[in-house]
Amino acid sequence: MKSWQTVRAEALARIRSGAWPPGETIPREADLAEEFGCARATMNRAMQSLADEGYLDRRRKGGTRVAAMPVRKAVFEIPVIRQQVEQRRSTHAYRLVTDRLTTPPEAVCAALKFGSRMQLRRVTALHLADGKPFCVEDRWLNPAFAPPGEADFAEVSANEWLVRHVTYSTGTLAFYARPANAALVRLLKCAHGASLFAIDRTTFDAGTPITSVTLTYAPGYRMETLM
Amino acid sequence: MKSWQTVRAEALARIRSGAWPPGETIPREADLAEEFGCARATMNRAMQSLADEGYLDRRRKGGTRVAAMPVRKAVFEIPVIRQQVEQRRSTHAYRLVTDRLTTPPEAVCAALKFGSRMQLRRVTALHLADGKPFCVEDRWLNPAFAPPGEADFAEVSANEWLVRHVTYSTGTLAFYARPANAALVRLLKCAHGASLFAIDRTTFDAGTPITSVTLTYAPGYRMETLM
DNA sequence: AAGTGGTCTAGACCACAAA
DNA sequence: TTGTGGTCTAGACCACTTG
Repeated sequence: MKSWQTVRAEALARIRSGAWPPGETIPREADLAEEFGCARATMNRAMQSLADEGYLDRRRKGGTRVAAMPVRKAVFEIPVIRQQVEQRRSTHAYRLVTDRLTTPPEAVCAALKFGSRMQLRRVTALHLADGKPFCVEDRWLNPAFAPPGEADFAEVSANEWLVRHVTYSTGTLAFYARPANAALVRLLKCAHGASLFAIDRTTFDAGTPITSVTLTYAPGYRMETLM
Repeated sequence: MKSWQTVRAEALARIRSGAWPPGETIPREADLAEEFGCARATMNRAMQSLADEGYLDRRRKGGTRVAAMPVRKAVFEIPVIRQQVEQRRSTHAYRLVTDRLTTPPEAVCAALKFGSRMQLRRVTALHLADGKPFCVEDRWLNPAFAPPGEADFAEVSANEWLVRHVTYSTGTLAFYARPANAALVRLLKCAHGASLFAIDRTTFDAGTPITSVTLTYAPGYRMETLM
């Protein structure tokens, strides 16, 4: 009895070796199942896995073909910053910088799809690894989700508090480079204009805006993954 | 008859709503299948999908529990640069800058796990969107995979040629920020020291090094995705 | 030892898109 | 209309892990 992962591996080997060249239509599931010696359901699972990862294009009636221009997908894990630091075997520390209700700039309203310019809770904080600045967290927060009374960010970062209390939201994510401004120079102790890696994340809960955050990392930070 | 995606959606709703709180063990598959009115195989497929995305932790005998500190995963598509430009409804153009055999610096040898410092093919090129600099491609290439005779990068970029001819390799990927050096200033027509978003990618074919490339994007570039 | 998820199978029907 | 992938089902057995 062959596992679908075995079948998948064999099929992938055919693709990589060129036995099934890019663009070519491969036999139907039923035939392949017979050839590989498994049930069609097993074959289906294997091929679907390859299709999910961009190796194959499948269409009902049209059959299955090897992707000609495969769109490679990279998966990044977006962890809690404390865990991220601890994974590097460093000691995490955290310092709250500001926490107050403020009227947000238009860009933030647009990201959160806030029509009215209601006041939002602005939280800025610094994360440190082994005592050195690691990341600046600059956040706008819908106070309905984290009332100042309930959520105190003096000890636990907003980053971590939200992961624990407002889990499983949806949203957008962007990676980019930005120069260090005065505030970042002060917190990260880097040169003015230094190239910094940054992440913008905006999250919603069933259409209701929760938070918009910019994480700016100290110079030299790299976000890495395997393909 | 319920589809596994319907079941998945219902289960996800329970997680998001807090009906199944973080850290809590949920009923066994067989019971859930009965409750949801589907076969266990269908239930399994739905739950497995949620586990793959980090919503659930599943263990044989241990049961299934809602992840307490979910590791959110972001999926980025790494397209061919030409397609990336054309998706933005811009016109793509390409200019080869250099293409010659050179002894690579140690950092490149290390990335490619080349013990001997054999000569590699170095290809640098500029991609343009609507005539404006979009991205600089700086590549070290194992000549065994792309002999100068076979692979001519005057018209088709190495980026695209490799996707077509050396498909389906594995490797590493990193995103980071870097300041513009003299070469980048000249090609991207940006200010010296400007913050630029960059991608390092190193690929192997069954352990054999193929290529190591740095893509550096013009100022303002953002790599975006949904969560 | 026992209970849970992981998977396989065979057969069936459905949904979609190409002919 | 027809052929392909997409999915469901019921039952079975296996593999891992916990007690």
